[in-house]
Amino acid sequence: MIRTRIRELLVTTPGQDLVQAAGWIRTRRDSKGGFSFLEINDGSCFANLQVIADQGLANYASDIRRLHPGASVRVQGRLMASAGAGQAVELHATEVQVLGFCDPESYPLGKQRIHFDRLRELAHLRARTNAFGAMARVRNVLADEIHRFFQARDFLYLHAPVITANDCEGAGAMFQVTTLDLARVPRTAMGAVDYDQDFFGRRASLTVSGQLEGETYACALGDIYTFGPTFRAENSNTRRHLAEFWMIEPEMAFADLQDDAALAEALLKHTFAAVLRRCPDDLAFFEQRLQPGLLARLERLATSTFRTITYTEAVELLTKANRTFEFAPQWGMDLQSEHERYLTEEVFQGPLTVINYPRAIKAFYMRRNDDERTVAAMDVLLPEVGEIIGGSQREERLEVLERAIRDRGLDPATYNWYLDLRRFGSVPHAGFGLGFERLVQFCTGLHNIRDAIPYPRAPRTCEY
RNA sequence: UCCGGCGUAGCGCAGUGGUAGCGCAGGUGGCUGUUAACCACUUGGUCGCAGGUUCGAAUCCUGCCGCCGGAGCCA
Repeated sequence: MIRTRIRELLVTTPGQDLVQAAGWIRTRRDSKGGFSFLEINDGSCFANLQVIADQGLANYASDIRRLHPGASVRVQGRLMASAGAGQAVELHATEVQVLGFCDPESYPLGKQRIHFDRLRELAHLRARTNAFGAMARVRNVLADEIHRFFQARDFLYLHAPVITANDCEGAGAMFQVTTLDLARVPRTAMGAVDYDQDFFGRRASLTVSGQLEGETYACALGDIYTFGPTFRAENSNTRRHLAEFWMIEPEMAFADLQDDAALAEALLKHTFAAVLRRCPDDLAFFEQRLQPGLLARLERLATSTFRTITYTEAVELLTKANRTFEFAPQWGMDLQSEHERYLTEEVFQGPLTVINYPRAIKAFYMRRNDDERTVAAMDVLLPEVGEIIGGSQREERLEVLERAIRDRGLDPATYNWYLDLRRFGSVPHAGFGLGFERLVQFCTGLHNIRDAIPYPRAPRTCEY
């Protein structure tokens, strides 16, 4: 007999047919009436299946009374309407097969509540908790819906390389990839590391962004998106940063900043609506245990219109704000976290798109605006989470782009292939990067981004 | 990396110089179509590590390690 997922059993009409469920024990309650209640969870949904295991079962005393949270079982029986409150149906077992016992003395997860901090030290077991089961299901739905969103709009899913030789992509520190023997690094005559002897014959790193590669395909196929792992070797120790995270980077040819912002808004609203529709039980858990108001906020945002202001307007709002900031807002300085939070959490109380940032504080590839002072950049800011999307219209004018590279002390020769896009049939194009874990964070209310990914990588954190 | 906080039983915590405690979990017994079950009894600790002050340190001092929060970097 094939096992049926609990998600399906819970909405099945009671009947005389034998069905089979399999999963892990969450709790066992014994009745002196001569039977036990087993609650089992198989990860297919948030809810558990209540199993009635009667003393008439051959292994009742020998096995069933020894079941503890974490033990794995396969149960055969008949679905009946439940006499108790809390569940519509329950499984009256005709056979309970114990697949693996779980010693309660040494098993770290019991019935008691465990803090997220502690669970990070149990990354291999935390998937068995309510919170991480819910996180994993929400994460899965969000990933699926991102693909659905883009595929429905005829965006091509592009697999950007994970290993790259672009060591100056504008973003932060990179993880080096090498097969050299670090105990005996080969040197050139000048004493430098001889990368000619390395695997790729040159210095290589893990990607910090698929954008440049994305642009090359957008400038051939029109609309593309990437969705893959991204690596930043920054020594960031915050609840919003990971050393390894997943990023979605759409790139559209024949598009400007307004098209870019519209796409970002549509994508976010699509994911909010989808997760509300597909993960009601998981979100209800997060609403109840982590963040009251989560559901109402997602529902509101799914149908709202995002506000857009320019960077200059943002600075004006901050300057006029009836409060003091640790860092006084000033045109030309990047917005501080406290500024972004004030704008999203107090002024607009919702998502906010800020466009047209000062040239000097943004990357070289962003398109220079006619005012010469700003570039066609945008950040989408969310309450609590902060910057979830960063994007821009790309500079398509060869001379302007070359000058921007030189202005930053970079060598245009390094970007030769990138500049080729502007030499040969250049077109206006735009795109952005969406931090996937920050989206998961926002949709779940999880406080720390390290709980929004199965195995977080961060400074000094790579045990599992 | 900087600033702040915290490391005491498997987990969550109290204990601010004088014999290490509580709740939960676990075990045993009782009770019950139960559902964070309940009641009684009970097992369990090198107080993060190293040094120092003191008759005496979980407690005070110094250093180190780890974790969390805030900041910076950004998605």
